[in-house]
Amino acid sequence: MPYRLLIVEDSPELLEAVSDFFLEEGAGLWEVVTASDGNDALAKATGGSFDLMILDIMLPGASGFDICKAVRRKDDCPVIFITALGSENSILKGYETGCDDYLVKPFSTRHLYAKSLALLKRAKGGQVSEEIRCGDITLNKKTMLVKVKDREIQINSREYFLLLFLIENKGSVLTRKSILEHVWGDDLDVNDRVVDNTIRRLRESLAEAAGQVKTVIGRGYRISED
Amino acid sequence: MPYRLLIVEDSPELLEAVSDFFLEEGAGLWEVVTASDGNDALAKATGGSFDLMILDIMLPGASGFDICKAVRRKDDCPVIFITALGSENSILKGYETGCDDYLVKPFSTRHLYAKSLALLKRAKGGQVSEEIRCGDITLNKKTMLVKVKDREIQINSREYFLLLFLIENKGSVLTRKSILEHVWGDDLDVNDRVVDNTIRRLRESLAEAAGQVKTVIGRGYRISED
DNA sequence: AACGATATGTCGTCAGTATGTCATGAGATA
DNA sequence: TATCTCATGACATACTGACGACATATCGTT
Repeated sequence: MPYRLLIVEDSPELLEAVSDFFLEEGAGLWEVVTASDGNDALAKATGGSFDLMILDIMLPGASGFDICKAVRRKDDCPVIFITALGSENSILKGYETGCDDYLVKPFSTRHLYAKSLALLKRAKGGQVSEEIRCGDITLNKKTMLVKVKDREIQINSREYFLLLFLIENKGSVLTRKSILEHVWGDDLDVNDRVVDNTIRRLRESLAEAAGQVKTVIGRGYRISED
Repeated sequence: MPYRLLIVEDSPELLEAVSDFFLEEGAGLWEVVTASDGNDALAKATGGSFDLMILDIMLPGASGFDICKAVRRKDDCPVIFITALGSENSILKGYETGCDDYLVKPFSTRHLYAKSLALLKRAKGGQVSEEIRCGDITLNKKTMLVKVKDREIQINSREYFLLLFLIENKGSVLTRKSILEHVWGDDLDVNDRVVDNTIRRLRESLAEAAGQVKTVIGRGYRISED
């Protein structure tokens, strides 16, 4: 049940960059539909039901405003406008049509992503499931379930929070000290070796994906995509 | 996902020097946008979304304060002011407008860089990845990973901290004594020759980039850009 | 409360790796 | 040439992390 996202933008590079970012970062959270001209966008927007739309204003064919208005007649899917150099007028017009947020080019894709997530969360009443993926491992922060290659696996609490910490910092080497601080918190009257052992048990639980948890001798552990 | 940085400064030499320093030192960490007059800066500052701004106060067109005020209406990106006149008045005015730090000319570029990183780290909640580059070698202090020509290399703990010490003092010749003190710390009951040996092993690990680790006969070692 | 099941921390051992030491020789320096 | 400095290879040892086995702690069920 990924969220359906429509991105409308006439610059192919930007369209691809944004689309890729959502697919990469969201890892299964989004189903992305794209359009690069107004008429195509209008057809898709009124045809399918989307959870979020990102619309460029200046488009060949219908404008972003037209698309927004057409959609608003049907339902109230959240809309983010993208606009080239910030004339306040067109932004105001955007708010009249009922957009929920806007960004002025050039913008940071990460920023756009953050806004999208926030908007979606508000629209769904905080019910957005946030899945994080790392290679074959998928961790769902909301349901607290972990999958390896789409097969759900059994994992206990300590292992879960350790895995979460690893994945949230994927790529980075995490020292035992920082792992203890973040995963064990105040219960700091524990032996360093618990980390080793929990890592070991985590690897057992992860089965085929065990290899993704790398040991960096003398420094700590890290998780990688393969 | 580099951090977007806007630098506004009307002296072309200084503008280039600062911009270059960030690009060199940061190695992919920054995406730098520059402007040399107030109006251009105002357009860019309000147009794009930046993670950090460095603003000169005295500018043709709008002043640094104007730019800061305009930005603060939209979001709260951290701002560092550069000012020629060290008069307390204009500095105070800077803080009223809501700048996060300031520097009085002439200043050291390295100093500015350090302030920028600190500010960015605070704004992002400590999530800034710090990459340091030296020639073909890239060392990431956060992930503790080392790359040679964008290829990740295997490196052990002692070699890692030795390389870090070399790179943080790139250009300088480091004596065995100072290397021992910084990399080995308290374990000072070791032979001087461990340094030689660790340097040797480091060179092996660095492969093609081995040549960047220079021997300075009679004095010690240093790392260079080529 | 009593019981069992599971989760979690601790310990000892072992193998692999990292690291320190030494001997030797090449090259620089005087 | 004599001497000093560093590079290199070989070796010894210390260290680190993996693993198995065990001890508690926690939790749910009866």
